[in-house]
Amino acid sequence: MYTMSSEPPPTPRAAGRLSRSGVLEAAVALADREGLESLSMRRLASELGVVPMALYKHVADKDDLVAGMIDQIVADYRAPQPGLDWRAAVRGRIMAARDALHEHPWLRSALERATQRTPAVLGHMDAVAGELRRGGLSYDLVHHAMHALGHRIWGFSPEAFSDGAGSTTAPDAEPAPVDPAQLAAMAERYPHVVAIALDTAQRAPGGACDTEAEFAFTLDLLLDAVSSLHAAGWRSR
Amino acid sequence: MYTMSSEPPPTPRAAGRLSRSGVLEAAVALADREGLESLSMRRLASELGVVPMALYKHVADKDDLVAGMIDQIVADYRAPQPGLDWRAAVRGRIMAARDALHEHPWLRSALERATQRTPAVLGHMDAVAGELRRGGLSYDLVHHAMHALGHRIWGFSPEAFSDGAGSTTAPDAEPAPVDPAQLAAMAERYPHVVAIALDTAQRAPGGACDTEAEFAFTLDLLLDAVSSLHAAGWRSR
DNA sequence: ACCTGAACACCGTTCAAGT
DNA sequence: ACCTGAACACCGTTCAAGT
Repeated sequence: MYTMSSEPPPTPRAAGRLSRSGVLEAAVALADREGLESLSMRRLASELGVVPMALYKHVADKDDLVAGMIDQIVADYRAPQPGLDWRAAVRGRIMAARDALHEHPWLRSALERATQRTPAVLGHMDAVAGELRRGGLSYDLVHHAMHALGHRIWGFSPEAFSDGAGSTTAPDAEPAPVDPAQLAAMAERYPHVVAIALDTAQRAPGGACDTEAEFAFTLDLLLDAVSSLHAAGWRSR
Repeated sequence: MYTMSSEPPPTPRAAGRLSRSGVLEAAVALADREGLESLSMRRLASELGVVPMALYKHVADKDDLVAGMIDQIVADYRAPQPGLDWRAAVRGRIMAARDALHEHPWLRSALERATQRTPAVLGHMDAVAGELRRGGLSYDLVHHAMHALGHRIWGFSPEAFSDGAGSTTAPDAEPAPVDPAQLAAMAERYPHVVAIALDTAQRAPGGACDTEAEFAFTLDLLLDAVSSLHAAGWRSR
């Protein structure tokens, strides 16, 4: 028996070394296979043939693990073809997000639970805002449109982020004394996100996004739209 | 010290007997005070001065506890004044849901995690559908409007329910061989919800709600609306 | 009918130690 | 630098028993 070593090792990746991306990949695979409820640090560790605490060298804690998983997937959202007009491009990006949600059924819950916006998440927001901007919309309207599209941008509700979909302040919820160097770095990577924030700050001296007003804006937009369809004798198909 | 019994008992409700509503009330109070993460069966039990297993006489399990908490609160959504037109009435109901979300910050997560639609939740849906119907909209359009309003109806995304906001099949996800008596009971309590389901079933012989089409409907509705605002030179305030 | 006690099979994470 | 072992302070829930 002992000499019949033809059977492969029972899955734990033979190689000795863990890495952050290896851990994230295994976590995504586990969640895809068995759902987010089954993803525990202990379970993931045993899957990797390693003691639970070994993971903590590559991941700060469980929240960081889940943030990493989200980031990996959002970074892979496919971009629309270059030639498209702004509407088609926005539509394409939103559909790409929705596709990811279908591929990874745990993603919605993960996004809903997430407390920080990772770079890829900010990048996706920035890309959508950029397409709208390309359509000639003012940053003010882009901001409102981001709120209205809301969960469509993710395929789910982004209000999980404490300050709303179109809000663009840094991950920290506080007004936050802005470090100019940090702001410059943000503006470099997420120009539209920052532009919206500046536009909002300029418009309302408080600077904060008025989430109540945004909610009402979208609600009335939808009620108007539905009303018009009704008046026009809309029917499906 | 011992005789100085002027201090009140250290909170555990003095009275001997637990009840379902007492348990739910304490759970809501605990979640209001310390958040949903702090709500555990063990913690709640100790708050009530009782052993954890005592709760299981009044609540099937933790999911049932949370469903009960939701149901209690949704049942208390205030109804709009009777005189209002349909738009104002819909608006009022949606704002009432949003108010509850502000009052109970844990409610959004609870709703997102919930797997079953409780009577009060169905009642709220039915009431919103009823207001739209009162506006003269076809059930087909009411159905689409419910999807479009989506998370606005709750103040959050209802896609947590596996089959979408406007979907109206019974809590079980399966096509489910319909028990006529059960359907009649449903139709009695939730006439509009049932009417939408029948309308949908009639329109698409499969009977199931096409969530992809509903998603696209809302997305295009919003893109159209934003587009029009832009063309009309919209600005905020 | 309602509550208890002890137990089972789990969690995330800290801390001190090994190599 | 990276992984381990043992421990801490928790979970939800079953099962058999008490009153």
